[in-house]
Amino acid sequence: MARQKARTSKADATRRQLLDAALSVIAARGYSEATVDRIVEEAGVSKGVAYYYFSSKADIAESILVEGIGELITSFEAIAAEAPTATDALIAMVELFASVIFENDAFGRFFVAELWRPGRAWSEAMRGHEQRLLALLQAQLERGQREGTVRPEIDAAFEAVALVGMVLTTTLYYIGGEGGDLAEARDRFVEHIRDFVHHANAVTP
Amino acid sequence: MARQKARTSKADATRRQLLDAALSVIAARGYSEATVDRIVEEAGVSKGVAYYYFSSKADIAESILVEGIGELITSFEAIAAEAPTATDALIAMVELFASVIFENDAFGRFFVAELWRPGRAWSEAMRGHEQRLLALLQAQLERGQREGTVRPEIDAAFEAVALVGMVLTTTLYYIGGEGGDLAEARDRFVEHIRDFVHHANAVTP
Amino acid sequence: MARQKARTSKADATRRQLLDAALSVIAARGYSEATVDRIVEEAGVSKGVAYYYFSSKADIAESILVEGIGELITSFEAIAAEAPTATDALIAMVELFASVIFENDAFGRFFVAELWRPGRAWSEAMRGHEQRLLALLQAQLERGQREGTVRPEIDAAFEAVALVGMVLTTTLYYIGGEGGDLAEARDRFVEHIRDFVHHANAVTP
Amino acid sequence: MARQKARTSKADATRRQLLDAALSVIAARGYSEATVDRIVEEAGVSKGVAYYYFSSKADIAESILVEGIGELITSFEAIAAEAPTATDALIAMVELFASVIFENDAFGRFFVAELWRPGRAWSEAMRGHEQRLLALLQAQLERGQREGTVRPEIDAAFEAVALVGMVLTTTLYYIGGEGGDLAEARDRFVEHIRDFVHHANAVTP
DNA sequence: GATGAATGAGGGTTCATTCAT
DNA sequence: AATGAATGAACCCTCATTCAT
Repeated sequence: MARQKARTSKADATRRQLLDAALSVIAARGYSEATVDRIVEEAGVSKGVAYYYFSSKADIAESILVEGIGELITSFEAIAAEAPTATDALIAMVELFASVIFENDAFGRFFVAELWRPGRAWSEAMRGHEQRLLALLQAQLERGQREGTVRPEIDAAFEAVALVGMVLTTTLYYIGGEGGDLAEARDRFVEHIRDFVHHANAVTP
Repeated sequence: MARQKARTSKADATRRQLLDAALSVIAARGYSEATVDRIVEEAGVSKGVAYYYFSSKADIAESILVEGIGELITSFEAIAAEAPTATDALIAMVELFASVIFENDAFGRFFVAELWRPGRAWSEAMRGHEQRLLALLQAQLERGQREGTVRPEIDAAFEAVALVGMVLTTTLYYIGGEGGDLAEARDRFVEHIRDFVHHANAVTP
Repeated sequence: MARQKARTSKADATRRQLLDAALSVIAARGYSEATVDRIVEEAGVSKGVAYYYFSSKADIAESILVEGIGELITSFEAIAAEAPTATDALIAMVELFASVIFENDAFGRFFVAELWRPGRAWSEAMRGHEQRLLALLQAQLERGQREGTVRPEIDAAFEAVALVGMVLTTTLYYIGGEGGDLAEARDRFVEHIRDFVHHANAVTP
Repeated sequence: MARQKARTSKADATRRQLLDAALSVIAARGYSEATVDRIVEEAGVSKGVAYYYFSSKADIAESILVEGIGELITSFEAIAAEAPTATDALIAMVELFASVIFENDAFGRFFVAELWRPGRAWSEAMRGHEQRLLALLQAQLERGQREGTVRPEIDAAFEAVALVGMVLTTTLYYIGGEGGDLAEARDRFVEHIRDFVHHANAVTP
């Protein structure tokens, strides 16, 4: 059993190595220009293992997105369950989202590229994850409308999309443009995002 | 001279056919999955013509973007020159931008896909166009701050990026999601955008 | 008739422009990598004229070789007719040959490349010219044997080929290698060639 | 380890098949007209293999030349180390060179075609090999001058080039021209070469 | 005589995927 | 579990040649 476990965790490690390598390669040049050769080289494994753990190149890429968005969803759900008000929840979600992209721009770049890529054909699972993420934001916007802190004329579904798009694009723009102190840039940036979201949505007294 | 003109305009027509075909193919599947074979088939010309008018597949794609953004820039400049206030200019620009994407979602899809595609290597001309478009929005935001209608704490450069990203993503989301009356959807959508922009930026009384 | 003549000489000029341009392009990159596009561009004429004056790209190239070798043949025949001894004739021929290549290395490069190119399929005319050139050298070697100045054990046909190959290769090597004074190099080089030929063939006293 | 070896030797065999096929195809039609399609067909492998073992068509061709010249260099070095006199060394080298070309005219044809092909852009390694081969001949000519058996007025560098050019061109001419007994032709030919070299260089008593 | 737009077969190269070992 | 040699379809691009004007 110890052996079984060891084997499994070694397999998990290999799988993770492949995913990490794939993410870095895809982030650098995009999904289409990422090659399996380059990924296995980066991961330091042979070509065969990639097809032992995954059924195709698309499967690798989708695993990255599904797992990444999955973590976001989990966090969003925790925030939704704990935040005392919708406003708190929205701010926390947007901040977390921006932070995750900021910390892992490879993922952000891949996410934004695939989110609106024409003709993309990911699985049901992938589309479901996207919807779930948007739904969590939308739910807090609607809650805010009930609580009287979000303007009632807002279309919550529209707003959820706008938030995701805006956070992704501005974050990547900031990461790409800044040559200086990233940590400081990050704080300034999150402040902007928070301010923007607040004003766009808040009921004006 | 009439002859010269006729010849030239026929060549121009062929060139345009190629650009139109390329845009439609790229919008359907993305740049990487668009093939020159498919493009020339769609354009109804032979393969060689594509390389008679353009130096490469990338050159075709870039021509589409440069010309498309070029038209936007021209319109933005006209708006900037005529709008009585910064607020009017911003609303007009965002509305126009959204309308263009709405009417030509193929272009919008291509634009958003390439704008943040990792590793993309377009020319100086292309990058210059992007910067110019953002600068025109930024200039109106700064003008609004001077006029006292845009909140002074806003970072105009950040805001310009946010606007472009938000308009692109929400517009494409709307086009993709709506199965019903597009014209009506469009009006509702533009209303949302206008409202969103107003609240995000306006000085609250 | 004056008109006819003018037209003809203009046509001749265009033809010559094409041949000169073709020679320079072919010399730079070889026959296979020379493109008709590049040739007409260099000649400053349109693509159609190339096919008005020549039936194909191969026809252009062959015209260059046939005319070039033709001039060599004419000169060799003059030398053969006038030289008092076989030794004088051989020296004069080799010197002339080397000089021509030295002065027009584009032609030399093309000649050497095509002379032993495997699978080349030039016309009968071309092969005939080659044979004629070799025969003229061979005839002088045999004359020298009869006159007692060339070693009788030499195979004249073999020697003729050796001379052509050696002159071509060494000349091109010298042209390629010398960065300094070409005129001085030329004299030294011709001296070497003359010496080499003399010792290789002369009956030792 | 036997397994490792077997795998390696199978890979080596495939690589060699490709090189052999490429040499035969290139010798028949020249480098430019040789196609990768034809080469892999001749080798009996799929197209991808060519690019698994070599980085490009040029790489295949260069490998042939580098390996072929490499063997010549090795032999020349052995001759230089063992020959009692410069004259012996020179004769042996030229004989060996001629024999190699005679036995493998495909290689000779490729060599001569590429040696003076205009615009050829081989690697440093290739140029280095060429230089090394010429240097070995040149060294023996200079040794001969010191030993008093080669005429002192000879330019050894010039002579080395002349020898290579002459051997290549005459050998190929003989192979091409002879329809009869090749073995007998070979002997006669080598005799000519030996005689020619001797007289061209030897100090006349 | 002259133009240059158009053709299309064919070239070198890439790469996701398979499979014998 | 893991390797890496092998496959072959598909890609982008080139270029000699033709022909309507």
